[in-house]
Amino acid sequence: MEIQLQIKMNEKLFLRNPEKSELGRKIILHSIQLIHQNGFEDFTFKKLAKEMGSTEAGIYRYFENKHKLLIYLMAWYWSWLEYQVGFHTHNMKDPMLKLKKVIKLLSSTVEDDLRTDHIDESRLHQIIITEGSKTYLTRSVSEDNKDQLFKPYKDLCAVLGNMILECNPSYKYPKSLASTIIEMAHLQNFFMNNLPSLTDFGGNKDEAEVIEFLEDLVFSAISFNKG
Amino acid sequence: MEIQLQIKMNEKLFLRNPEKSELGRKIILHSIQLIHQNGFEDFTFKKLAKEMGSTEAGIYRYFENKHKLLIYLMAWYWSWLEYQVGFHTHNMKDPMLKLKKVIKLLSSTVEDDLRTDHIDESRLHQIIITEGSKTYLTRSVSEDNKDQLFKPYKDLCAVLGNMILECNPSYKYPKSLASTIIEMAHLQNFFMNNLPSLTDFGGNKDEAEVIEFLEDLVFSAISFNKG
DNA sequence: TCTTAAATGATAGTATTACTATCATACTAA
DNA sequence: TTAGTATGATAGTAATACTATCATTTAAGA
Repeated sequence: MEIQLQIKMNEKLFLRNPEKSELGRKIILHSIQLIHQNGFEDFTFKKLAKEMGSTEAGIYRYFENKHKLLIYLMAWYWSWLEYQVGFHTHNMKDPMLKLKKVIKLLSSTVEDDLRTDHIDESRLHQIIITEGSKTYLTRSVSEDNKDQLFKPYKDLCAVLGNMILECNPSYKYPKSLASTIIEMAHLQNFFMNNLPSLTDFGGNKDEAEVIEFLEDLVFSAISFNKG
Repeated sequence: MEIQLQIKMNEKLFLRNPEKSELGRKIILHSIQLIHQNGFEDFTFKKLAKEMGSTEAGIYRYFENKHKLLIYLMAWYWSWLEYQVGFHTHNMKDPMLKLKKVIKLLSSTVEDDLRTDHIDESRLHQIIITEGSKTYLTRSVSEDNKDQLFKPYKDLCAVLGNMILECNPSYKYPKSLASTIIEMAHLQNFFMNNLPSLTDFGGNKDEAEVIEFLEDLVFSAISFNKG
């Protein structure tokens, strides 16, 4: 039995749906490879075209520009992760355990999901760590936000926020704590590997320690026994 | 009495020290204005030259490229803020109060420091919120880090980390908590103003609430009464 | 004060980036 | 069968990110 996983994406993310054609899927496949390899700054549609054996013009028929492509990857990743979260916390009763699960999913090295041919989730995860915040730290945030381009990210944040409220309905900052967890899961990982003195994990560079830090942070914050 | 404030900057941040000449100071002054106005992506040395009434070549004699200039601004800002922290926590005994002071300094709208002619700290603060993380989220982090370009940021983080340890010497993640506070002071502010559903402050858009959130987060984490 | 080096201004030039446009061809859905 | 749609191939443009050269102005030291 071979199962394929398809994620429905917001139409405003692209000019032509890349999932719907061979060329489109190749664009996604190779852009993940290239951005992972040399970073988003170095990435151009010309290089991508060369790598794919296609032409620049062909890529512009799918994506307005490389920024939109990055937002597409970001949106795809967070949609996929929300699906993972739903799957792995399904049937869990204890909201604390659910929260722990999410923290783990956010902080752990991702394995390639074989149900998605053209997307290497492991590399995509690395890309999101380094480039993710560049999608919204721009002059066009508000406009992009109006087009709902960040919806998957915001949805996951809402899911997390609700879990936090399940744990402690009187906690005052569920959404901010949720976005803090999501951002820090990535940023502490980045710091650990690149600016280790900004973390306490420079020695072992073990993502398990990031998870412990985040769990400690979250459960302290929402604990009833605060004094 | 007129007091001028000078911050000694790492030599690797520039080709020629911009503090030492009229042209150099104009570069800093106008680059802050331009980046604040249209964002870092839109900012070019050509536009800067035009704005200043100088030439592109002239600017390249001071800074290798616009990325280095951004790192310079970032380094300057964190050096200045560490100075502010030292000044405002001087003679404070209670480490909890010191921590609160730092959180407030990090999260509050900054006023222009009149002792620095060519730098508008208020605008610079806004720039750091939106563009700051772009200085290190690059392929050249490690290299730039070897050149000590992020030292002021790391120094402030260390100061904060030590305050955390003063409050609770057995807390396990002082550095990671410190970098979390610094990053979140800015990011929650950015979210509040641009992607409010990622925060709990979308209604009032009041930075005082960001401060409350961070204080609650920090003092929960380092509290002895955890259960 | 003279001399010399350093800083600036003015101008030009190159490779790359970020697109847009056009036209031919291949493919595919009614 | 044909009429649209997707792709390929090629060309072209404006802007970006530099580098180089040379004349002139300014500043610093003997």
